[in-house]
Amino acid sequence: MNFCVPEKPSTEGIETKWSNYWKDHSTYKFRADKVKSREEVYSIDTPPPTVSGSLHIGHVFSYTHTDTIARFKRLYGKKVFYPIGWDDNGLPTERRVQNYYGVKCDPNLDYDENFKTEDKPFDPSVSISRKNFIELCNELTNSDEAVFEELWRYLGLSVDWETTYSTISKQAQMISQAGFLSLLEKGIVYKKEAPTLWDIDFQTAVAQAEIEDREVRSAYHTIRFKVRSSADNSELSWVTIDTTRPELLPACVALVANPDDERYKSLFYKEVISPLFSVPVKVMPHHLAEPDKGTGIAMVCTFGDMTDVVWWREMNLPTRTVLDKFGRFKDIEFGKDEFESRDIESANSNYQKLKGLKVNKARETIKEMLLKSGDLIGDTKPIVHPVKFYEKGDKPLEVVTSRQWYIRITDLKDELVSLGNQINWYPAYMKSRYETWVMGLNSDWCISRQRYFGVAFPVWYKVSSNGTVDFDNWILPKADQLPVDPSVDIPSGYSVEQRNKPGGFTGDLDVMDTWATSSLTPQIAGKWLEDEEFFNKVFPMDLRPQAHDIIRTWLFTTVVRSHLEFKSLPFNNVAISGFVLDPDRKKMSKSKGNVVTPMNLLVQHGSDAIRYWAASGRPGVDTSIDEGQMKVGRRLVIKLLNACKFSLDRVADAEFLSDLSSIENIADSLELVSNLQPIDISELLRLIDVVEKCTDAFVNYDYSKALDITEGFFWEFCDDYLELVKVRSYGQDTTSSESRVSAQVTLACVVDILLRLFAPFLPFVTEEIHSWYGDPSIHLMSWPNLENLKSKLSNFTPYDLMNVASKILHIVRRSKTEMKVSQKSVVDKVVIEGNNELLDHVRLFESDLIVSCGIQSLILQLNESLDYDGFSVDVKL
RNA sequence: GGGCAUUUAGCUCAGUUGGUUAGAGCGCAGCCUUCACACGGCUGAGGUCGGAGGUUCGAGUCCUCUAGUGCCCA
Repeated sequence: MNFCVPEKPSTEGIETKWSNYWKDHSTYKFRADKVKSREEVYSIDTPPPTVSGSLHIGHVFSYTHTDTIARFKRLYGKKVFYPIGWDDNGLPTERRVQNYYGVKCDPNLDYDENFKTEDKPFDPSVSISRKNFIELCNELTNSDEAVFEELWRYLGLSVDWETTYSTISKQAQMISQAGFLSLLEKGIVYKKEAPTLWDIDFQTAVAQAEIEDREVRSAYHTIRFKVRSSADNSELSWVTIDTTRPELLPACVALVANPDDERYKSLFYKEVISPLFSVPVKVMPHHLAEPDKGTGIAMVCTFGDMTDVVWWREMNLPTRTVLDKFGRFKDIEFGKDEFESRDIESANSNYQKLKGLKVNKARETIKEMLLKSGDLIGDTKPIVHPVKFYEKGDKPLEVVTSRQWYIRITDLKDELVSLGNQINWYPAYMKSRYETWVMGLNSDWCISRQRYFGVAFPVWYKVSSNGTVDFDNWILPKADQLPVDPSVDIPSGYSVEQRNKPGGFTGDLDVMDTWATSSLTPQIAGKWLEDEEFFNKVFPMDLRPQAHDIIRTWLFTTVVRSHLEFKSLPFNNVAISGFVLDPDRKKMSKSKGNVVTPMNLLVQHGSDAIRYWAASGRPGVDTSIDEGQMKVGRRLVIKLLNACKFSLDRVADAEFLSDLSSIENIADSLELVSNLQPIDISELLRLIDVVEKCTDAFVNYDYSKALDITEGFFWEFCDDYLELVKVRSYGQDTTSSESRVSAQVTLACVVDILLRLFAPFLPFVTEEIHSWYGDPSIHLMSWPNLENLKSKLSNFTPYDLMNVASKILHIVRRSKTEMKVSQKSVVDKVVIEGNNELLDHVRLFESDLIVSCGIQSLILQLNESLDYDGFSVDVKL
């Protein structure tokens, strides 16, 4: 064995040095050809980061958690499949491209092959074709991905860089489309024209998972409807309703009150007449009407919100749509179709004032009209109420009727809950997030989006001879044709000329919800449909690591897709990371401007130090950025460097090394182990205990505990054991060679094992130190298993000698501190008074004690009246 | 409104199945320099565990109520 311990060890440049080494040697490559059975593999369904989003410290935090587990499993003997992907598909990328280049997508334009972007974004923005737009999306995501990869390598993630995937790649498109067709064939996917929540800015449908409630200031407007007495038409009375959306009055199709509400029972099934438009609508009973909300009677419009949709559907009400998908009032005419009116002329003249207006403007206009007509009663009453928004949007969602693709999930709730129970959740309480979400599902999963940069639906429709598109009559590609772009590709049996022509075909222009692709990450990373043998080696995945914010989206949809496709869980274990909060424990967000980018922190403190901070954050717990903790990590790294240098320097000339291929084998050498000094055995027994606890913690995904245990041991090792055996390990004249060898064996063992315990957390410094005496890579060695050593040592010293030694050292140090002298100064006399057993134990390491503390005269004084732990130490300088 | 989590030293957090004087790091204070480590070492002072009640021989640890905080869902 060759030792090459540097004179002045340093962390300078170790990130670059070792990440390049790992890259050049494919250290973390998953070698599927060497895998014989699924059991050997540990596969990780890594979250593909959204590359269009900025890199922030939260990424570093949660990816580090996963990496510690991956590295542990690798050392523990698993063949780790740790791929990484990029989520480059979808709206976030479109927005970034729009802003970055100053362009807009106009699907009506033709492709311009000479189109060039400029250094600065175009201002005003330039309209380009769908194909040009998608090219820019691909271009920008490629450069974004390079930035991500650089950061991840610098951080020391042990992912296999040779198996990256992206959610917009041809392969991901193929799998998304195949998955879609498979569900279509099973009848689980369906297309339906239905009222859907719609973002008027983004011009797209959104799914339940993308919706959030926001508190919005609004006001109740009290509007009166005319009631006709059934007995006598001449007698008029009024019923007043409260609404926050008076502008939807022309879309009113009913009034509704709770069936138990005495105030309105007499009105049920009677007709009332709306103001301004004189539309006759019925008063209906329904349990969803809340008696204590406003006047207790509400107007049902098509559509003000999703409750309106429920009422409309359950009570089979007419449809009077007034808003178009841009959120403007459409051109409609009272007296035609479903737009009944008792006063067609004034209804139309009133509606003329609304036509073309957007919601807010129309609200003001109709308020004025109602005031004028006397139908608005009293003042408006300001309220604050929750309104549904697209999570990325700025305007309230409208309900617009459109044709969308859905995956049937609402009738799967019970199955999905039971699947959740079959997953091991770390921490366990995170399961309730999933359950709450599943039980709260109220609509099927809308997977179509009216956007551009995404996976197309592999569907064409027949165009009938009169030119109308027959949306129920679709044409599908064959499996080997995938992926297809129906806006460019032509279904078999048709020719180019038949596109959009009577008797021909038309392509589905929608793209899939990003989650419809991201929900297939185990299939994409696992090469489903591409390499079945490979797929069977890695699927179902062993681990899904992710943060808690996407349990309802990514985790949920992945479970759904795997269940529907394979009747299998997609993964067996879920490890949830918390969020990173700013130093004031506030959530980081772009709007607050408190987002921290990681690269400068990595450079400043070193990657190992940042990883130390990240790994200190317990599973699932939100953790604030703490530079203090990073500095502690840095200190640990340097301490490790120095303590290992010292220990290895002491060991370097040991003769026993020449008989060993590596330090790793020391623990298995009976000869070396059987000649150990008691105090050394004691230290090794402590180490064995640490290894067991640490392994246990890791097996239970508690990386932060594993780190804590290892770190605690290490500091004690430095403070007490190292100090105690320092002199003996130098091998001066007074020390016997056996006792020196004993110290050397122990030091070598501790260093080597400690490095492997730290390796998942501090991959750079451990690799650096290991390289002084062994071949890289420490990350491909095996996790310490000290069963043999334990059984060999079990007969020697059952006592925790190190504990006694530490206590004595501590007292002596304190005395020196109190006397304000250097720890290196000599003491005249130390008297240890204790019972017989204790004194016997002290004798086992008294020579170490004497030299390490500089004691001139050590006196052991017997006092049988004391407990073992009740010994006293008297120090005289 | 429902759910989940959380409340332990100035700060950030550990405290396993309830068991003797409640732990760590940071910060703070004091002391020590060069033979592993000043990108350091040593030592010390700080809490009675949000509040109230209960179970128990015994509770930070279990139960009930209550207050604060954070998140998720409506």
